[in-house]
Amino acid sequence: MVPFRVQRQPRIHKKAMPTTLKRQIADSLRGQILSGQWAEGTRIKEESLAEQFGVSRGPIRDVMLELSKEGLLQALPNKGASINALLSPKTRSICLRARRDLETLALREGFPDWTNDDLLEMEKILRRFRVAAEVGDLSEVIEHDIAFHRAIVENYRQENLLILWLPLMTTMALPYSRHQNLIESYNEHEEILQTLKANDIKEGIRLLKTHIQ
Amino acid sequence: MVPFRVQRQPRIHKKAMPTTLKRQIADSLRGQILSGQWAEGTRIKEESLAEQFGVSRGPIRDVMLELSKEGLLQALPNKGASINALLSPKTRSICLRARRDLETLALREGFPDWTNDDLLEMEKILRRFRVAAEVGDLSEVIEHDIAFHRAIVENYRQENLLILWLPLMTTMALPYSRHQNLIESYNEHEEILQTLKANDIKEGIRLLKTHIQ
DNA sequence: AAATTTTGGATTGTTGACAATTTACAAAAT
DNA sequence: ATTTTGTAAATTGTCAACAATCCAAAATTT
Repeated sequence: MVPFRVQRQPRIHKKAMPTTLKRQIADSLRGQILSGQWAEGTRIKEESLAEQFGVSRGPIRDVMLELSKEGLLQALPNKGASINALLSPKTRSICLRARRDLETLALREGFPDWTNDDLLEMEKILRRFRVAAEVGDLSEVIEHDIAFHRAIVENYRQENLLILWLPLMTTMALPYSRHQNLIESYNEHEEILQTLKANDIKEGIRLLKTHIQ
Repeated sequence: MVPFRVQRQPRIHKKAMPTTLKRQIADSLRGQILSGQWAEGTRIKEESLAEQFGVSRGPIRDVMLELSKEGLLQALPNKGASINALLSPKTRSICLRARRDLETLALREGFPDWTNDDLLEMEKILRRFRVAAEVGDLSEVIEHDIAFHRAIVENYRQENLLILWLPLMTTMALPYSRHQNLIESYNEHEEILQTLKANDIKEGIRLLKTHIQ
């Protein structure tokens, strides 16, 4: 059911290792859950996940605890974890505003310090985004959608907003219903990045703001 | 430096096990951090924590990941975790509003379904709160302050707001020392509960709202 | 001397084995 | 028929050993 396997890094270069084993697994599983591949209440077993990803239970425990803290899974002691329920519209709108405020803050305060590498990284994310959108892979699209916004939050290096932002982002399950077309979603992200590359910060922030809702 | 040791449960009774090993360690460590016993940036090593709590590194990893997701620790891959920095005023105000909105939502929607036990539990928390405030035990006051608001959030049983709320609360509780007068803080909580017990929901929500800022 | 590479110790990441707990099902008792 | 009790299987919790990685100081090169 989950054909994904993590790629273990070769130990030659020590520099090119931005993606941890845990991070790969977490991102993939998060994409699967958010794309609705697992029904609400489905019990998630450590052993089977470990098998599917080709690792032992250790890293899987870390990932599951992580996703629990993001609100995607509900974990009970000695009873394992299951897929969590979606949020009510009221809660969702509270979270949406907080998320929008955090992201625009991160972009406004952080963008002046972005390096060229940061922009290149964003482009890389968008390239993968486009491929996934063209192929129609919903779970991959979600994964790269999150990666895009996550980069904005992480590139603001003054403080660690990620902790606060990630649960808000992930529990905002499936804003994708309004995107009949994944390409449309890709285009919105592409437009934001292009505007930023042209150094029009104000317009970039405006686009981001209207994009998040 | 940490004289605390977890109590392993005897395996006789299977019912009386509300506190997990992990939970004990997490609560203790959280209290230490929030009461300012560790300076910002202090590196936390798995091995030494494991020794201090008398367990192996396994459960300690879980706890540290948990506190990282609450925003108390900052974890970097292969580099361990350290005590996290405080939030900037701008970020703080975003979080404060989100926290206020979530809590008032939980109270408004949840209070009609509160049981008598729920009220008794709140009273119990406030009794301990008062003792800690009178004695001047900051770390205990913080713990019960969190417990009070946490109960409001958890008593709203329609959805799981805790995941979203906890990071907002804990990162906000850090600059607690500003409350020179712990008694004053206790009194505010007491007033809220009394109003609720008199079934004046509207006023209770108003008091809660003004309390959170 | 300055810059680069190597090396070793400290720390985190991963694994498989074992312990403890829950769960489901069957047997027994009320 | 319902409840209780007692297993066995499935699953999570804990542990200790080993692997991979990071960091700083020593060694080498320029």
